[in-house]
Amino acid sequence: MQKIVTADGEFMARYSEKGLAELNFPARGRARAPVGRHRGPAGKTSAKLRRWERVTKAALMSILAGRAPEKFPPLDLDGTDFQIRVWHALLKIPTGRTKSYGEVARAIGKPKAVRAVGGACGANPVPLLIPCHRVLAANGKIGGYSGGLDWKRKLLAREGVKA
DNA sequence: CCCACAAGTCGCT
DNA sequence: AGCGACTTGTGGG
Repeated sequence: MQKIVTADGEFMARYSEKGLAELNFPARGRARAPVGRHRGPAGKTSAKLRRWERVTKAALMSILAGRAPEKFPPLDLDGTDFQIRVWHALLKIPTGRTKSYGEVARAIGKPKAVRAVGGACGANPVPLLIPCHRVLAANGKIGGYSGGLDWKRKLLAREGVKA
């Protein structure tokens, strides 16, 4: 687990052999679950990994500033087929734009799976890079957010979205 | 197996 | 304008 220090707190990133596998919001308040220190494959902290870390941090900083990242690190998404599809659809939402859960559901060809889309968003292992925060309820309301609604509002505000 | 959920639409009052 | 039922995928009792 690598710390990524930003003005908004310390994010935690976890990488697999294939790319960024997980990103966590700053642990507020109480100490974080130990989860054991995650040593990469012993020995070489490959140049690959360091490159990912650099790109990830840059991308994160951009998003926190309300701008579109220039580059994305490779993502190693672990989830069900349905979830992967949802996450991919989310990646296509441009900065400063929003979609409703219903639109996302239609985008993946399952217009009635609206509710399931919400679940998939909550299961998103890489928030911010996969912009769950740009998904609003159909009536333009804020909806929910796994990282806390304050985060969702803050991020949208920085992107210039008026909810 | 039944329930809840970051939803949405339809039908009925 | 509000309420109930049905819809899908997933995780927990």
